[in-house]
Amino acid sequence: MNTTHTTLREREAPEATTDAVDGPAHRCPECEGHLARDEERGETVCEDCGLVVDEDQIDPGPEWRAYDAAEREQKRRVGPPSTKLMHDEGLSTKIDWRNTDTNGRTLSSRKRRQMHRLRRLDSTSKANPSKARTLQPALKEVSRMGSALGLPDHVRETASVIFRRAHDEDLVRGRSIEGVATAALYAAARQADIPRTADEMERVSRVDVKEFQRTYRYISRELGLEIRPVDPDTYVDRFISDLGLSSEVERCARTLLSAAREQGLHSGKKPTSMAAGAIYAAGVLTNEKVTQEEVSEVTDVTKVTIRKRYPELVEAVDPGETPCAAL
DNA sequence: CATTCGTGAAGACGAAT
DNA sequence: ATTCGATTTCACGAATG
Repeated sequence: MNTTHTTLREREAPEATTDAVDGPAHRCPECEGHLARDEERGETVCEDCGLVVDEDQIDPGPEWRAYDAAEREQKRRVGPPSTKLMHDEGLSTKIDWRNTDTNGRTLSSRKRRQMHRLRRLDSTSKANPSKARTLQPALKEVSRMGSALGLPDHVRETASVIFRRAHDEDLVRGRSIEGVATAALYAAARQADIPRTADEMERVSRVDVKEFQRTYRYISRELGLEIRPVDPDTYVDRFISDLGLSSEVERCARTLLSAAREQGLHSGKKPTSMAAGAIYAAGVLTNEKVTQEEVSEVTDVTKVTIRKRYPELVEAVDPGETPCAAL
């Protein structure tokens, strides 16, 4: 029963003698600095310059190491993990159709009736046609998009749970499965404080922003999902990294944002707008060249909006005091 | 020439009615 | 369901270097 799983799981993690096998893949391509894995965000970032190197990685194998057969036997966990990403959560039971017990003897009529009942229950829970036909493609979509966006597994799982709940409450009726799946993933990412922008979602989804945003609002309200407005700060590291700017600029941008928050400047504005404005302002303040065009490009915020926001951000810090510049 | 800056019209959204 | 106010976007042109 377990032969396929063991061959898959027995792969050893590569030897940890870092210096010997230290290829270019373990160094930051920008500054040769050390790379650190951020499991929370599903990213690998350079400790020195903050560059996000690889947003979605391949599973390198088991997280444990074994030095002999006995130890391997102890540590190995057989079978795939249970997951919300499969319509039956990766757990399934099979009931033989034959009316015989494990020794091949025929069952009593009492037992036969019981087995008949069990079979019926088993098949309805597993192959409920309408439910599984909705759930399977939906969870496949969630998985595909989540992976394309570099979101960690736990986000995809909560997205799946959200979709299930929506489905249980009959909220999918009349809406496209893809739309609800996209909305669920969007919600899950925000709940986990690893938000993706609406435009980022659209790039990997089969439905347009308008549809999934509408759907998102609907299921969010109906299911009572508690989702706070996105803190612009959560976008800063990603945008800074995409723009290839220094940690100097990043610190400055964060300073501006927190100063703006103090004065309630965040309310009513799109979080990405604030982040974009702060980053551009930070670029000017630290004399690091960034054009509005470039910032607009990676943040999906128009140049006009950046122009509108960044003077307010500069105003927000103490007049006279320039915590960012000092160059 | 590239970049920044300002404007009016238009669309979308949340809140209030 | 409609209205209202604020925000964002688009398309343009002007100013700046």
